[in-house]
Parts: sequence; structure tokens; C-alpha cells
Amino acid sequence: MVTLKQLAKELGVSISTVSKALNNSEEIGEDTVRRVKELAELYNYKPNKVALSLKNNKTKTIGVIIPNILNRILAKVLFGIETEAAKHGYNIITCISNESLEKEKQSLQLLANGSVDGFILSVAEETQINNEIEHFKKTISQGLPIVMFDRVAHDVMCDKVIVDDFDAMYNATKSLLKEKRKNIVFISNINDLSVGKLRERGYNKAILEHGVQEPLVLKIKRKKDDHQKKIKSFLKKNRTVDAVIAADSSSGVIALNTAINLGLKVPKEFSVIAFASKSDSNHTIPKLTTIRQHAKEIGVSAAQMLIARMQNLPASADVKTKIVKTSIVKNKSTL
Amino acid sequence: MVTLKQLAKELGVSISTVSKALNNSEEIGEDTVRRVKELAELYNYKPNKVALSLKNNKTKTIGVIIPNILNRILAKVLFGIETEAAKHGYNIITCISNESLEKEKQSLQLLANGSVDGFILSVAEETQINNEIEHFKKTISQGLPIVMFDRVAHDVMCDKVIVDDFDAMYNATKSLLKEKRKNIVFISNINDLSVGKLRERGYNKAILEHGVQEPLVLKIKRKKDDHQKKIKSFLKKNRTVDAVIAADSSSGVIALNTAINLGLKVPKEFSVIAFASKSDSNHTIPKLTTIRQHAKEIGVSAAQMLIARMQNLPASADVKTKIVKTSIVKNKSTL
DNA sequence: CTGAAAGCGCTAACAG
DNA sequence: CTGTTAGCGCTTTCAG
Repeated sequence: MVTLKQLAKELGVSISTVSKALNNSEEIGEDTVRRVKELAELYNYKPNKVALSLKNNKTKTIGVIIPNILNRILAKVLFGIETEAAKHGYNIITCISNESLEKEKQSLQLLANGSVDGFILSVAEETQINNEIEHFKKTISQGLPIVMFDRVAHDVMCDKVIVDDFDAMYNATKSLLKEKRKNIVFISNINDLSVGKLRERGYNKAILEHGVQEPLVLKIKRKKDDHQKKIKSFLKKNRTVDAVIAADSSSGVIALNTAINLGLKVPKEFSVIAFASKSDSNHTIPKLTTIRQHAKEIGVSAAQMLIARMQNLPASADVKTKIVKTSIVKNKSTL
Repeated sequence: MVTLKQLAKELGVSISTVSKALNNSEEIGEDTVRRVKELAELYNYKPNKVALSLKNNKTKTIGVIIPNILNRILAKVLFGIETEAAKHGYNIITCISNESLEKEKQSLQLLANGSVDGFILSVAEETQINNEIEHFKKTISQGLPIVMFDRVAHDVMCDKVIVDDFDAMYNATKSLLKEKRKNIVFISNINDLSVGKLRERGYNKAILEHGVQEPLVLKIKRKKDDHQKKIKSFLKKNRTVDAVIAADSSSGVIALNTAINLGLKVPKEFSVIAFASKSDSNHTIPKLTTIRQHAKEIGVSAAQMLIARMQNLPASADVKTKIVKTSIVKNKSTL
């Protein structure tokens, strides 16, 4: 990489002259400016980012900590973050906590050494189970703003972007009740997560209000359980079940395919709705009716909130929570 | 963030003393070392990463450019890269080219200003179609090493990590032929990509060698085509087709579900094999027989190769290509 | 054993 | 209009 120093030497002028010329300072003579710019062009000069960061005491870099990059929603949010960040000239450093509290702490620690100007993160499963929040508070008190999305720690004072999980599930369940479904089961493989719990509560509320059936819940343990087997044996044992509402896409897809496999007519005698993305809905015939999360928008919003905060305010003070509404995309797995 | 300066001031010693004490230099007295370390601990001192980068002229950061984070394989590779990088104390800056040549160029340019010590990337679709490679060469000539994975530009001299796409598809096709399948169709939605073409060639070779049928290929246009419709109408029109081999997971899952939907018995009278991951195989009943790519391992290898190169060698010289072999996981969609 | 000083690449206040 | 200087935070050589 060429430096100002080298350009200055070759041009026989001082470093600051070169710097000013490249920054279009009014102080420098037209002629000099031209000569400098030509040489800079020739050598493909780019200001050294690290030097600038040191000078300005900001890196124009956002730290993103994601629990699991294989989760489609989280990946999509990351996409949104990256897109919006790039638009504003920010880079993103990505760490994957792999749902581990320890790795999450480390990543936060490691990047809080001047590598980034702020964080966007979704809380790891282990962190939520243990209800740990000290590391977040510490980071914020060091002056580094945090924006949390999707899985958030409510007791931490920071900006948040969340989904209307409760309402979405409440409404979706009600739509199944309107179809006259009499025995709706809620299936979830994310019951340890805050969002999973909210979704279950939304389901419960709708069922209890309606008063025709008791809540019926099937919880899958990711990693441990054989997803297909668990759902198949459940549906076999509970022949009166006539609808599934799934908190995650896999449970939805598998439930629908299993129902078909068991000879049930979908949607005539059996309905399925799931939190899922468009490509998931292609994995069943008929196509799955889905609750869409607009994950990219979540990422975009999170990035916007963080950038705004980094440019203006202290890390805590007047924090906001933005709710990105879900929408239901009706396909042929419901009436 | 506390700095050496502040610690020095508070302790009434010089900056260099503090620095040395923290780095366990033999030069400094035991007592001083202890005092310094205690205060550093108290204030949670962390050496400023940016200052170190400037000093050492290396950032301990890897630039990763990925065409599409929603692609499961690419996301998994990213996971592998991040894991291995973290192990060696490297951070990763992620850019998403979104399959665009322009964005890929920009990202490369932008990060080549001292932000990263090297790159790991998979070539964007548009780049492969236009067969552009100048931007890669330029980056390498600037002294920044590149490791390419999966979709690589063969004419660029750099380290590469690839998959045995051709062989994998050749062998998988042969296994279908051994099942006495008489009319095997190759379905792909990635035909513009280098890997997609390799897979098609592997299929072709196996079919032509066997000599019983002509190659039969169905190409899906991502974005444009309705994936389900396209496959359904194809299978309806080609009733003699008795096996599908898919270059991508969606085509595999949809083909299998469609076959079932059309009343075909899988695997008795119809087989399906697809390049796909474990979770995809759960999206069909019976479970899909898959060609697995070991994507995480690809990421790990790529990171290892880059780190080795950054520590030792010039950016070009003695480049290596590593092939990460696929493996077939037999499930119940084949005999 | 401790400190002063230089330098990584850059900007900007201040002198000339 | 151009140059000198200081300083961002750190390490390291060289003096003391």
C-alpha cells in the first residue's frame, strides 16, 4: 500500500500538502492538487483505514454477534444488517456465539478493545436460559451502544428490534379456530428461547379464550430428538388433532408432510401454519401457509438504530424498541 | 477505554514502563509489575486493537466475501471460517456480494485499504458469468492473499478449497444406474455456476458411459421460475422418469414431494438423490438420500490455508488446491 | 530497573 | 499557498 509519505517524497512536497490536496482543501494550489491527485491515482492510493480509525477514534465498524448462522432468520437479518451498514460506509465484524454464553461474552470482550463502534446482537440460548445480562451492561457502560434483535434481554437498557411474536401467534391460532379446527396442537423446537415462549403464550391465549379445547403442546428438543419420529408418533397417538401451528419452520414442514403421509387431506381435514420463510413453504405440497418475519427489515432497522446512536447519543439514554410486524402469507395448507 | 497513558499517569511512571510491565518484560521490577497489573485489572485495561494494527501493520482480520448468506452451504462455510479464525485470534469482516460483480469488486477494494490481512471468498454468480478476474489479480498483486472456496476462478493463482463436484455426481448417478433406474433426470437451479456445470458433467458422463438413456436435464431459473410448478409439470409430462438426481437441495426436496404427490412409490419405483444437508433430508418422507458437502470443513480448511499464508509466504507462490470430498448419506429415498 | 523518543499513517492547528 | 508539529495508542530501541 502506498502512503502519503511516499507520495510526498516522490512529489517533493510535504506530507500535509499531499493530505490536504487529496482532501480538496482550499489551501492548496490548483496545480499542486492536480499533480498530487494524478500520482495518487497512478499508485491507487487509498487512505489507510487503521490510521484513520486511530486518529478519529472510531472504526466505522459494527460488531455483529449471532447465535447461529444456519438459522435462516438470523442469516437473513445479517443480510439486512450488512446491506444497510454498507450503504452508510460501515463494515461488519461477525462473531458466531453458537448459542454459547461463554463465546458471546468473549466476542463482546474481544471486540470492545477498539475494534468496533457498537454492537448488534441476538442473545444466545444459553444466555437466555441462565438469564445473564451483566456482560451486556458492562459493554454499554464502556460507551459502546448495543442494539438487540429478535431474542432480546428485556432488562438491559438498549435499543431493540423485535417481532410481534405473541400477537402473531395469537392471531394465527384464531384463524385456525375460525376454520372450526377443534384440536389444534402447538409444536415448537425453540421452547427455551424468549421468542418461543412468547409464541406459546400467544397460542395459549387464543385457545383459552375460545374455550373449546385445552392447550396441547409438543416440544421438540433440537439436537436430541428425531424430529420426524417425534411428530409422527405424536400425530398417530392423537388422531383427533386437526391442525398444527408451529413456532419454527422445520416443525411446520415436517408436520405437514407427516400428515399427508398418514393419509390426511390437507387442508380439507387438517391445517398447518408455521413461522417460516418462502423457501420453506416450497418444501411441502400443498404449499405451507406461513407467518413471515421480514427478517431483512429487522436487520435494516437494527443497523439504522445503531448508526443513529453512534452518531448522536450516549450508549444509554432514551432507548427505543421497534416492533417489526409479521404478516401471514396464506397458501394451501389452510382453508 | 483506559489507555497506557492514563495508567502511567495514575501510577506516576512512564508509559513505556507500563507497557513493558504488562508484557512481562524482564526489565521491570517485580514490585512495579505487580502495581501496574493490579491497576490495569481494576480498570479492565485492554490494549487498543487499532493502535496495535497500525504498529504491527497487520490487523489479524480476515475479509470474507460471500455471494449469498441465505445459501445454507455458504452459511455453513462461513461458520467454519469464523470458528477456525477465532481459534487463531482472527476476526472476520463479512461482506455479502449478493451475486453481484460490482459489489464484489467494491468489497475487495474497500477492505484492501488496510482493513484486513487477506481474503476468503466464493465467486459471485455474475462474476462467473462474465468471467471477470482482474479484480482478484489486482488484490493479490497488492500483497493480499486470497483463498477461494466452492465457486473458484481457475485462472487466478491462489489457494483454493473445492468440492469433488464432478466425481460426486458421477458416482451418485452410477449408484442410481445400479438400482436399474432407466430414465434418470438431472434437475438443477444452479446451472450458471461453475459447480453446477461440474455436477451436470458428472451426471452426463455416467449416463453416456452406461448407454441406456440419453441425458435428460431440467434447469430451473432461480427467482424467475415457480420451482414446484416447473418440476410437477415436468414429471407429469415425463412419466417414464424413475429417478431424480438434483444439484441443489430445493430441487431434490421438491422433486421427492412431488413424486409422492403424483402417487409414485418412493423408493420402490422412484429414487431421489440430491446435494443437500441433513436438515433438508428431514423435509421429505421418506428422508432424502443426500450428497453431503462438509461445508464447515471447507471453511475450516480455507481459514487454515489463509492463516498459514499470511504468516509465511508472499500472496502468490506455490499455491495449493484442496479438495474436500463429499460423502453420500443413504436414506430411504433410494433403494 | 526506568524513561525518553521514534515511528506506524493520518489529520489539523498553527506558522511561515 | 506550503510546511512544521503534535497527537491518536502502542511497542521498542536506546540512554540514563
